[in-house]
Amino acid sequence: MRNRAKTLSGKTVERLSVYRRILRVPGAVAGDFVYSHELAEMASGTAAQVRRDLMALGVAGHPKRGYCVTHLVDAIGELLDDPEGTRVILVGVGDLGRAVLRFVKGYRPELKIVAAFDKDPAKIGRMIHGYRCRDIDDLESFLQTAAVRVAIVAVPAAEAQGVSERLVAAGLRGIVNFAPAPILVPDHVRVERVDIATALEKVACLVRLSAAAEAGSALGDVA
Amino acid sequence: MRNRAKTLSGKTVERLSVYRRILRVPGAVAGDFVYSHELAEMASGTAAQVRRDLMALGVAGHPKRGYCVTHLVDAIGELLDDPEGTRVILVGVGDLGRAVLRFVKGYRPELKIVAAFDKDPAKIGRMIHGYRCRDIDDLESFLQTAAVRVAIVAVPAAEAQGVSERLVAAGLRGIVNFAPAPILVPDHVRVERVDIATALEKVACLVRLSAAAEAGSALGDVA
DNA sequence: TAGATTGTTAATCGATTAACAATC
DNA sequence: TAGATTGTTAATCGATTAACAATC
Repeated sequence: MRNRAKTLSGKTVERLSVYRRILRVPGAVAGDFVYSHELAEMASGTAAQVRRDLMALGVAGHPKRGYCVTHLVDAIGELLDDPEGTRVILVGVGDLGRAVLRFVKGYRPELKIVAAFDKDPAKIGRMIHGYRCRDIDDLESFLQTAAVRVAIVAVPAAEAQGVSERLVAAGLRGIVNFAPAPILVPDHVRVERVDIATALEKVACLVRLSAAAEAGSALGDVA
Repeated sequence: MRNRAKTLSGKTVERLSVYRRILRVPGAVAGDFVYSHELAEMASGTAAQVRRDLMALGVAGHPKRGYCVTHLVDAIGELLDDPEGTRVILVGVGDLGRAVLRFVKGYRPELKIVAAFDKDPAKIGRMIHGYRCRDIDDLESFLQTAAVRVAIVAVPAAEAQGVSERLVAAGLRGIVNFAPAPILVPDHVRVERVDIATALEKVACLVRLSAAAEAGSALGDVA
């Protein structure tokens, strides 16, 4: 059981998260079972990859019938979800932070945002999307008593590094970084970047390059 | 020049976007030049990778001096930015959509959001963050006359696929998908997922697994 | 020069895909 | 059975890292 952690790459964890979300959609699957190739199609992957991921997860399928959906969803939940609920804090209650609050409430209610911090005096003390905004100066004292290992950082780029250092110093082990700037943390801290700026630039760039390539190869097409 | 497109992987494009953002921060680099190992440290990469990326970009450095920062920033801009400005539309003006609007205005003003659409009658016609919200029913007619190739999808999960199909049918070539659901599109359409739910689950899961591994190794094999 | 860095090729690593015996 | 699918190993692919001659 424990050695599962060794064989589970970050990419597999990501895909398992996606599989679960797909399988939870009512009516996504016709019967109670799903074939690897069906799940693959819905997740834009390959059947072999799905089978490998599920093997790493430790779930067995049935030749001819496929994988039991409820069993699968439960197994992924056992891996991804903390049985005691995942407690996280949010730092930065700007538009992005508020969107994250709303998003979590709507899509991931099992994720408990136990506190939200900002440095703007106009926000401190106010209720935002059902959460009371706290003073960022109280971050350390709050973390001394609260059992939290993961933080969401949604502050401006210039403040991301400083905030992260405070979080690391306070003992946090995971950061989801929405700020459009990379942060440097010790090896034992997990950082996941959600990089909106890069995603936008990447798509725009690749679309432009492929359009240019087409124009080039078709030569006379648009000239 | 044109064959650059072939050697540029998506990952390289992503990193180049990050490099530029780092280099644009005032005072990030001491002088006018930067060494590959310096840039690597700031981007949490390796010097060899930086040199490889810049080689793919087609920028030459100088032994002993390193790479000229302004030259580098310009070269990355030539690759990433459309000289005529990148025109995109936004579909879905909920919290997430609004956060994206605000984000783009603050961090990527060169990205032109030419229209924002929603299906909520309460939003249609209103100004949101400086953009007038249009009726989603007018999507096709708008796209017939507007030169847009990229869309940002920030609608609820259940609507992402339907909206994407309309965008593809209207001729769009790139989609940045913020909805917590995978979308299926033809091969010629570029999709970049920004998956907040998965990022949160991944970090929480990996932190939990590594904490369990530590506890396990500290106490002996099985806890 | 001596020392440090670039540009680039070769080696390594990890992740994906293909293949196929086992299974129902 | 015949046919389709799983579980798993081997082959492939791509991306990262190491190494080092060329350069200043």
